[in-house]
Amino acid sequence: MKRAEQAVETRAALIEAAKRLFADRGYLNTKITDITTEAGRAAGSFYRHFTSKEDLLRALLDELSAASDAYAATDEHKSDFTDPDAIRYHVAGYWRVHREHAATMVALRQAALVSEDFTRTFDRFRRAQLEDLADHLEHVQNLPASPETTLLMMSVMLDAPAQPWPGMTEEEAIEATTRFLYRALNGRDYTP
Amino acid sequence: MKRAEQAVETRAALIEAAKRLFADRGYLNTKITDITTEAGRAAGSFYRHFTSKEDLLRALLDELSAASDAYAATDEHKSDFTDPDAIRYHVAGYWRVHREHAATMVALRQAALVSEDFTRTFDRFRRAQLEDLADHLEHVQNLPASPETTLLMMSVMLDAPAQPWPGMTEEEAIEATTRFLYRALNGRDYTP
DNA sequence: TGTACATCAGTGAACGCGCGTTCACTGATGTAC
DNA sequence: TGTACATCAGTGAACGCGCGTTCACTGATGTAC
Repeated sequence: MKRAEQAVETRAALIEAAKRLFADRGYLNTKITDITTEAGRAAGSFYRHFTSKEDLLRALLDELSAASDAYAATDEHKSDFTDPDAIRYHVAGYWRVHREHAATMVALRQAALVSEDFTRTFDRFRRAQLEDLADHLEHVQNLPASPETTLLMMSVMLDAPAQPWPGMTEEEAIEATTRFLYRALNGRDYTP
Repeated sequence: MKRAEQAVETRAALIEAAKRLFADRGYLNTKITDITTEAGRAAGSFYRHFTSKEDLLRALLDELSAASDAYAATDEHKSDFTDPDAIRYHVAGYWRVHREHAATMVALRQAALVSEDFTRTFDRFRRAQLEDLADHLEHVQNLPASPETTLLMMSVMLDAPAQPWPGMTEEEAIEATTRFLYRALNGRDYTP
């Protein structure tokens, strides 16, 4: 095997190992030697690819950004929240991200607790997500509060996939959240 | 000063110092020596009153439990969530707890991330809070989802005071949350 | 194509920092007589 | 009330564990001629 390939492979193995451990036991509970052991490499190997655990997390965030950008590029979606489908579309998107990037989400959330730097990164991600939503509220008459406040409350609900939803499929959770949000935003029900 | 008084005073000073630091920079970012320094005592002094930082957190949780029990004892409240006042009452209660016990809430939440033990404690607290609410949903026709699922979504909203609500008073936040929840739960609006 | 040397991914033992925890000590309060 | 000893809250330097990080080394790949 070529040297460059070897390096790429080890780097990938470390990232995959880290993701598994972050998702399983969390970022703060994962030691660097846990990652190298899980990846089947020696401890020192880590530092040829990353300067620290934070540096590795930054790599995960880059992955997340790239995936989000790729997704956003191909994305032409309903934007009128008086239509349940438009809400469902966004709710499903949040669930999708949480499922596909669970490890990164958990890690960023935890890193933000102990590092100023990641607090800012976390806020930046969050704001980016919300920007898209802000426009969508414009169509809605009779919001429960000011657009800014409504957006904040909506974002709280959209972060719900971060916690366990016992005894439900993802689809059911999405359906429930959609209906909950539709009613909160529009002040009336729809017949599902 | 009597010895016993002295000890009580130091213990209280350590607890108050810890609360200030937990609220300010979080539980995980606070070292034991930070607490003793903030309290104006020597490092060793800590261990005469607590066996560890976790032990101190347990003391804070006892305070919180005691306060909650005292509050619940004197408590005769509206329980019909088809009445906005009943919802507002509960929302306000959550805000009150988060305001008065911000340090403890933050600390428990962070401790739960790194300790199995506090994860269980956190879940216990959360379930205790939700039990009361479960009854209140019985009056509501036309819930957005099953009672269990609705309860879960409602609890997500009730934890919202844990995050910053920029540019609003607590009253405004309570009012907004109440209306948001009323609409989500009942599928219709009310005239404030 | 072959040889000699350079480079570099990976190794794992050792190092050292940060911080939790201990412990011999101090001096004030409590107790016995 | 006074004296002698015991107790105990508080002190802070020192200890040591855990873990991040380094570094001399290995052996395979790459390069020069």
